[in-house]
Parts: sequence; structure tokens; C-alpha cells
Amino acid sequence: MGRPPCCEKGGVKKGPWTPEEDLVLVSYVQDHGPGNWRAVPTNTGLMRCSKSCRLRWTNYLRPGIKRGNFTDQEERLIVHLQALLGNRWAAIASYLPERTDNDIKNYWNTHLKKKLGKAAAAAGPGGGGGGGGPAGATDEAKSGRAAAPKGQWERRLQTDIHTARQALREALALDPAAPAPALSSAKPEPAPEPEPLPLPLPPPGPVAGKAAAYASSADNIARLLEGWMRPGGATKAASASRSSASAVSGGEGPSATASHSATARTPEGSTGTSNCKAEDAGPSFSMLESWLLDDGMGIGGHGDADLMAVPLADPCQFF
DNA sequence: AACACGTGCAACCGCTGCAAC
DNA sequence: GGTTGCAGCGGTTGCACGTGT
Repeated sequence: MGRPPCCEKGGVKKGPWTPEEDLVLVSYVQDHGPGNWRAVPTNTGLMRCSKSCRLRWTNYLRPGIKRGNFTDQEERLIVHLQALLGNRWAAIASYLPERTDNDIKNYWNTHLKKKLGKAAAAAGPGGGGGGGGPAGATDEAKSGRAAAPKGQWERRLQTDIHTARQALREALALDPAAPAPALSSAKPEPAPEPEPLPLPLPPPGPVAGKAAAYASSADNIARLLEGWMRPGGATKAASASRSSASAVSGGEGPSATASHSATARTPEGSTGTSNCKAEDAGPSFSMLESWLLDDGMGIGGHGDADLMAVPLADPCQFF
């Protein structure tokens, strides 16, 4: 009941994080692993509230985050998932392991919403009809606010699965020109991906300028993380963080996720969908079909990967 | 060159559900 | 069984930067 905000006490610093603070936080997580955020400020001496620490970590410092330019494939996937799930950004983010829910949310609010709005306007009133336009789904989602910590949203997703499948079927029905299957029957095995682990470096491109002031420090953090993520320098935290790192690089298996991911918190603990880099995920109509038809496929299983590869039938029309 | 406006991102706030006591 | 505390989620805001006039 009316619980006071966690950061009510004075002396709590707000505003942008400094590189020094980032380093402190990173090295703390390096030692202790993500989680127990309550203890972070006291143990590190950071004048930040636990929430702020967690947020900073999950949205910025966590290894494996891809920043900047969303690919077309990612964009479509987001639109599609948003239509299916509503504004459950954490759930959506779990399908895009390299993206944070905050990023996706921002991208949706700043780019996609506009795009879809324009498209809808162009289509005229009632125009979005078929594809189960995002609007309806959004409202639905709003009414049933996700607010589902840990694995709860998964359960919720499962309850919604029927609706989702229906929406997909409709979408498919409206898109006879769906791209030919590239991956047909074969499930996308977590393909080994030798790609170096992404680091929380300043975003490339237009944003880089903004981040420039931060860049040098980010480099430091990156170096720190580099050592951290190297197999040799393994602490328990390392395994925790590597869960996310591995999630990006091909997945090292459940053990990696164990420490942190009792929670289903998205990108970090997220299932090994990772190697489904959007760019790699070729259009796969039949994968979508199998996702639709395979009722046994649970969220969080390989279904994630499959869905990741699902070409968005409908939203294509918006772009 | 200076100013105004628009855009994008990072961070904060409030709410919710779960777990521990 | 009830209460309290914590972690997590989604919405919203503020600031910095970019672009146009």
C-alpha cells in the first residue's frame, strides 16, 4: 500500500550517469553479478538508487547491447510483435536480445508510431483493417497492462497465444505475396557465430556525436568489459553476464543464464534467441507457419528463434 | 551566424506482482 | 493470512543535438 518511493531519501543523485559511475557499477556487477540491486548503492558507494542502477545496467552497460540504427528486419519484427503483444516492451525485447525494452519503446514512440500513423492516414479511415492494426492491439494491451515481472509475462503470452495466432493467420491471409521460405523446415539451430561480443560502445552514426563526450569513457568501460567477458577472467558474475553475451553470440546454454535469470527479464536473461540476428534472419514463411501450427511450441523455447525469423507480413505495407 | 523548432535518447516516476517475513 | 520490501515494467519527461529558416 502506499509504499514510499525507493529513492525518497535525500542524497540520491539523479540525472545523467558519469563515466566514473558507470565504471563503478560495471565493476560491481562484474564481481557480484546483476541482481540484488538494492545492495548496489550501499556496496558501491554510488549515490544512486537501486532502480537507477538496474536501469543503467540493463539499458546501457550490459554487454551485448546493440545500439543505434534498427534494421529493417528489426523494425518489422517490432511492429509485428507490437501488434501481437501490445506495449509489452519487455516481452518484445525478449525477441530482440540485442535491444533493450527502453530502446524499443523509444524507437516505437519516435519512429514507428509516426510511420504507422502516416500509413494509417494514407490508408484512410478504417484503412488498417485487416492486419490487425497495432492500434487495436495496443488498446487491448493497455487494458490488460502487462506489468508482469519475472516470467509472468510469458504466462500471459501463453494465454494470449491464441489471439496472437489468430492475428498472425489474418496477417498471413492478407499477404499472399509473403516472401518465399528460405529456411523451410529446418529449425534455425543456434548457429555458431564467431562474431566478437558486442560492447556497450557509443552508438555509431548520427547519435555518435551526442555520445562523443562520453566516448572516451565508454571505451574504458568497454575495455573493462572486454577483460571481463574473456573466458579466462571468469567470476560468477562473468558467467552471469556471459549469459547475455552468449545469448548474442550463440548461446552457451542454460547454465549461463542460471544466475541471473530466474527472472525472465528480457534481454539479459532472455532465451537464446540471439543468434537470430535480424539481419541474418531471412524471411521464412514456413517458419511462421510452423509457429502458428505448432501449438506445443512454448514461448521462450525455440519458438522465439522461429518468430524472430518470421517476416512480418502485414507491416510491410506500412513501409 | 543566430535563432527556433523538431527529434532522439537517457533517465525518472509511479504502479504492479511476487516473495519473504 | 496479512504485511512489507524488492524487482521489474511501461509511461512520461527533460535535455542535448540536429536541422531548417
